[in-house]
Amino acid sequence: MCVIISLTEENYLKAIYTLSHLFEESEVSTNQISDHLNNKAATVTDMLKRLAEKKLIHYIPYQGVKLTEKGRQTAIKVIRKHRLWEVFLVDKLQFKWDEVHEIAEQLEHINSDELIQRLDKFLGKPKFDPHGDPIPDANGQLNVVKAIPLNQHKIKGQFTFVGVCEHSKTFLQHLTSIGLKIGDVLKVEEINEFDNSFKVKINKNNSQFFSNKVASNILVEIKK
Amino acid sequence: MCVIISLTEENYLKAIYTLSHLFEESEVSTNQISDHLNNKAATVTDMLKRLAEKKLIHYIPYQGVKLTEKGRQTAIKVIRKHRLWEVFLVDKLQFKWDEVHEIAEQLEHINSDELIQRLDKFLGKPKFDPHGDPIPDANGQLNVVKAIPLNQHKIKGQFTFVGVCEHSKTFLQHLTSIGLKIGDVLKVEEINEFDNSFKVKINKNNSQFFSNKVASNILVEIKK
DNA sequence: CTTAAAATTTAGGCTAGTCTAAATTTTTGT
DNA sequence: ACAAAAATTTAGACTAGCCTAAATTTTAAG
Ligand SMILES: [Mn+2]
Ligand SMILES: [Mn+2]
Ligand SMILES: [Mn+2]
Ligand SMILES: [Mn+2]
Repeated sequence: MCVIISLTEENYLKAIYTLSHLFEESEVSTNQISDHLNNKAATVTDMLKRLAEKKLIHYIPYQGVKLTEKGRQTAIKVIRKHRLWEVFLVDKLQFKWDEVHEIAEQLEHINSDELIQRLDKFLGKPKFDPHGDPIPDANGQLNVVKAIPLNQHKIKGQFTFVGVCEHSKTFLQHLTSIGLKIGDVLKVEEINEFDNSFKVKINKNNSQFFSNKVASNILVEIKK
Repeated sequence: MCVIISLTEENYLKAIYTLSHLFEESEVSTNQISDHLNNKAATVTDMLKRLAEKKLIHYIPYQGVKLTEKGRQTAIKVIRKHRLWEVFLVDKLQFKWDEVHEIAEQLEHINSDELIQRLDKFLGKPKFDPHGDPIPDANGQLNVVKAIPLNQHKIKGQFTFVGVCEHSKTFLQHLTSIGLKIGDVLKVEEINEFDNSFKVKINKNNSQFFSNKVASNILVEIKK
């Protein structure tokens, strides 16, 4: 009934979940997992056999894997814990948004349903983590946000900054240094044909230039 | 310089620290550790060799072990984390004092100095955990509490309940069921020669009988 | 359709942490 | 002081997770 899932196995399941959504394909390949986790492909194959044994993934040799319902539930729960802990670290302990990921990578493996339920309540049942990523609910339901990178909007106008694609420390610090936070209003004033850079006003401040690389990692919704 | 210490190694160091204080002897034996951790003695011997290799313990085969300064610092830090997390679980998440130990056993291995420093501040730099155990400070200093079990006081009079010897769920639940909490005032009204049981008034309530077994696990200070 | 390249799996090996059984050392009782 | 008992260590084995090198399968290119 209640198979024990190790910390390592949880990380593989999370990787498979993340990759399948990243590439919008149901099947994830051995090499994709190997790249993502910085393990060798042979190591991944070993683990895939174990996960299949435990009925956490569907695995056809050479054809890639996808999560079973049980595997998906496990992955979602780890992601829920990760994001709730990130909210805790930022909202309660005043960490900056670029400092919390590594600590949450550890905390996400703490095993106690009661703990998560109480933490969720303590934090006010948040719907999003500090990076704008949606937090799955206790039943494993995840509100898919259909926000689009700023650079894919080819029109001038007003947008709300709701999340990031890139989660690296340097990128998050860069956004902080230009004074950009989740929820800010972005007014696109110019789009440069030449290098696809954007001239943007943040809230009511002075305008700045966003390179296409920056614009491609900023998720926005059209302002209502 | 900075040797990595595994979760398992941390648990051995904590066990050695705890046992050496429990029996008030500097040397801890292989069998004591083996009993405490529910591992076989041969397993313990293996680990002792590894800990000695890493200069975390002084180990003389057949003669027992004691912590080096580095080993002691590591153990104290784990205990500090354990007790701070217990305070968090009780004070912030409203867990009961008999529910937190297992979760803290996991949380104590989360590795981030910044996290502990901020958690400590968030909790108001508490000096004691929910069971009355002192919390080591950030420099590894531990205020040794010289509280004595109630049954060792052979006199009637007033005492303050400051901690427990026994930490089991059942014992803690028993204390809760008789309405006893840390900080309560205990007025010993009778000591029965026959079975060494105690007639005690908690705060200003009705008197109750404490068996000697209960009295031996309740740490008290003489009321000032 | 055939073959070279890429992806994946298999084979064999390593470490940490556990075990059982056997050997060794220390302690204890007379 | 010495034998029996208790404590401890050694020897050998196992699993989870990792690796490299070699074999196999799939994919892509001509
Ligand atoms: Mn994160
Ligand atoms: Mn996040
Ligand atoms: Mn505890
Ligand atoms: Mn405690």
